[in-house]
Amino acid sequence: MSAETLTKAQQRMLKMVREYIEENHFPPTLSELAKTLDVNVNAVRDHLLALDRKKFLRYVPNISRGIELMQEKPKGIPIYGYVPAGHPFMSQENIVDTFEVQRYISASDDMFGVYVRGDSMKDAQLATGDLLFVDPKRDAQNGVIVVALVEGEPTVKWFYREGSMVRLVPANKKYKPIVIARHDESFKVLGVVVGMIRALDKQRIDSFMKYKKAS
Amino acid sequence: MSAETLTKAQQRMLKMVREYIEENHFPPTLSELAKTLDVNVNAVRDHLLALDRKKFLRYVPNISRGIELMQEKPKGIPIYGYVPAGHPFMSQENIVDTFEVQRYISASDDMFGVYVRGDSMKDAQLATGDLLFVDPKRDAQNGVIVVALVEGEPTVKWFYREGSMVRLVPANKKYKPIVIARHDESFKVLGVVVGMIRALDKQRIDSFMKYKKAS
DNA sequence: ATGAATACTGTATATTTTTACAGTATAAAT
DNA sequence: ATTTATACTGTAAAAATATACAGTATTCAT
Repeated sequence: MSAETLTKAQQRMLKMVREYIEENHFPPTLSELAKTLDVNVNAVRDHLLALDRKKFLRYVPNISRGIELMQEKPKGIPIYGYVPAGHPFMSQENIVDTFEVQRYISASDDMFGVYVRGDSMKDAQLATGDLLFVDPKRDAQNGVIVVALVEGEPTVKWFYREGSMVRLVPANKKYKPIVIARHDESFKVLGVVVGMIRALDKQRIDSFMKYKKAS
Repeated sequence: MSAETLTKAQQRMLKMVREYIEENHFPPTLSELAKTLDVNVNAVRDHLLALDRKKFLRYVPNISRGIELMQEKPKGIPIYGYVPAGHPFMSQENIVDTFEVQRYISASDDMFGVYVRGDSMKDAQLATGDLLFVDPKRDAQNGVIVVALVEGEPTVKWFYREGSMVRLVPANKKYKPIVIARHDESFKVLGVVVGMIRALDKQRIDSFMKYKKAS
């Protein structure tokens, strides 16, 4: 018997526990559960022991309210890779990955975001409205995109180190590269751009446009 | 007296409670706290009552482990908008938003992701390796980008409805639009692309550049 | 058909946990 | 100078909680 199956009564019990914690933010006592489910305390106890054994929660004996829900695995968004024609597209087997936001977002504690404005990075496919994730702790290697502060002005550019100088290159021939001394006081790399997210539905785009006009 | 000041002893108590919950995932009893802090239960009680009054936690009398921490605001990634020159860039006041992933990702329960491959959507700035978020529940309006199944083949295109027909337009003049009957059995819209995320670490950028040159 | 797990009831009892009452001492506030 | 809040101690009692033991009835796989 795989440890994953719960009986009806156990499911009901688990549900009860969840609801209690949801409402009170601390776990219930056996007797409270017994009362709401209108069964004997020992019935409750049996179920909690079973649920603990099956790893749906942790039941600590001898301790009042010694119940801890196992946190459900963070449900990632399934990611389907491209598959050869003829195969059913969206099926378990085609999930090549799941997207757990943490993996992208929580890399560094002081990660921050900046919106892109203007077309200076258009050849790097960064457009107005894109949200960039910037990691201030990451070391800037040649060729990465950085957010830098040049004379008080924040700017997004490709980063190249050339000896004691730094070249900040826009991804648009319309604009000229900035070359500046690495230790110039008016220059500071705020962080390396490690990711980008872009809203693509109509509503989001519209609301962004409004924001743009206002600013 | 503003309700925000805590005495030394109260701070210590709050810290203890936090640590206990961090470790056990359920709240402590008064006596447990008293024991670890080596004070009398009633000292603990006094502090809990004070902490409740000052809204640092909720203390429910007559209930074992009736302690609930007030949850701190979810710490999102701060997003800095572009600011006029001269202003300090990264300061509290410049945070125009915070990124709470849920707002982007959890819109619909059965949201899924697909990786982009190829250059058929390059004028919509979608490149190989981009991860698209697709909402199968969202209604496809004209002009949105959809993931559709055409004769068993998944494809990413602009969506336009033209009477009883549907026009799927690639964002690249190299490729031709697909026009198909709305109710054609070999055609199905899997969902609307509502967002996109792209990793921008060095590897990605390099492979993007290589791909760009090749195309 | 039969042992094992499930799903309970009921009555006690042990233990844990909270509260109540009565103080003492110190620091801050009016 | 005197109240008021803080920060405790100590003992005892009340209550809330968990467990133990002894059953019964039902389901379920072998």
